[in-house]
Amino acid sequence: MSKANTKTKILEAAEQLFAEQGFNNTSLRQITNEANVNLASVNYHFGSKKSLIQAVLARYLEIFMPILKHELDKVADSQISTEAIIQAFVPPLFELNKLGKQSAKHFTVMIGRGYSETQGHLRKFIVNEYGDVLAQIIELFSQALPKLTKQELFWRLHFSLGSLVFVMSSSGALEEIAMSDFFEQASTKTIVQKVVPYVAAGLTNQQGYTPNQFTDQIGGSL
Amino acid sequence: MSKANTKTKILEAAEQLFAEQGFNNTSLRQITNEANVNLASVNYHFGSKKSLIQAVLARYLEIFMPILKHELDKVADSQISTEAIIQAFVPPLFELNKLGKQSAKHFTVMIGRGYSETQGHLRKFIVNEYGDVLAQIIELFSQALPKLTKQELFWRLHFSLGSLVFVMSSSGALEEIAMSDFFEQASTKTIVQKVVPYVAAGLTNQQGYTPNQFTDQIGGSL
DNA sequence: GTCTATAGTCGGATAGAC
DNA sequence: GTCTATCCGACTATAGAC
Repeated sequence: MSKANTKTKILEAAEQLFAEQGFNNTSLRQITNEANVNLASVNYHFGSKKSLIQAVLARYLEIFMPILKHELDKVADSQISTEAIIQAFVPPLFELNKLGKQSAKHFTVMIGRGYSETQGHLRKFIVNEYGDVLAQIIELFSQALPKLTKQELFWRLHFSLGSLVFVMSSSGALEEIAMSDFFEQASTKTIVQKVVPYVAAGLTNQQGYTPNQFTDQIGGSL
Repeated sequence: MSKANTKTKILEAAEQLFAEQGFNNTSLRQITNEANVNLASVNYHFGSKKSLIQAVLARYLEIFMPILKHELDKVADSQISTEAIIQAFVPPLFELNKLGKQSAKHFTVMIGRGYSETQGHLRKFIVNEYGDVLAQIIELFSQALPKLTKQELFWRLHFSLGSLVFVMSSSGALEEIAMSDFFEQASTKTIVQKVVPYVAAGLTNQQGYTPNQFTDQIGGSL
């Protein structure tokens, strides 16, 4: 942390604070204090806070995406299954932890925050840079789940992303709720291990095939 | 909106902005501009921004919780099933829409934000006021899913909450992604209808019963 | 109860010395 | 590349007239 150069120190401090507090709620002053660098150095190295946000995420995407693509290609070349596609996300995610102890968690949380904060500029950045991989993900899931409409798949994939992102984002709060009572160290590994079968079940669920027909199903039986 | 008194106008404007932008990222100036009231009136009526946040949520909890409790009691008196418990959340949620067109969505999003923002003071407020109902929820799910350990249930319930909260929070972004291409008006009703079978599948999933045994499952088969 | 005015703090960004 | 000093805008909160 202290031996790295200024630019890296800023990136590392920003990553942690962005993940824990959000982009808007983290000040450049907090970041530079944590990184033990001068306030003005952020604008010198990155130009603006907005550019810093993109740089923090880009640092992880450059590692995550190529490995994900490689894993997805492997899936495409063998028997395509929902479970196999989900598992393809695990190696690239944990590869990030080589950069920092909690980088996989921070990355996940930042992806989630990209949906609700930053007025979409982070999302557009990702789509521009890695749109091909995103398209491949959709294509593979479509093949694994041929009965699902595009709409239904769209919703379920975002439910799945939400499951992971919410728990990662709230790990501090969840730790307080669970207390020492039962809380087997909410490591990223534990969470991922728990969420994989959960989302697999939701994605492959045979129920809910009533596209555009939302009348009285709510309140009735499933 | 305009005929209401100052206090209500503030609550309504605050609700919308808190849900859309988060608590920390919404200023009293934005709220009072939107509500067409004077800046100082917030502190006159609520004392502080923190108290305003609690007041906004309390307004919905006072409606939501009694109805939820009533629905849960009905479930407890009949055949307890996971599906029935999940459905118990639907009537109280939609009851909120009598206060405002998007109140159900706003309420859901604010509950989610309570986990990651506000340093837990919102969560503690809810636990203090409605801890009995929360305990009843856990108890009913435990009975409906007797094979799940407390830990496993804990994770799955939060995955489920995350699915709903994330999609509700990101509905603006999701609308942009889906475009006119396919996007059947992301009404709260649509989302709830989609998420109920999704979380039911995840909660009742028979796989993943390997508590405290996270060795090589990741990367292996499901 | 509602207003204006302002105190006091913190934010992002930059100029200019070194 | 790194620092100090500072601009300027936005924020919460409050004092005090009406």
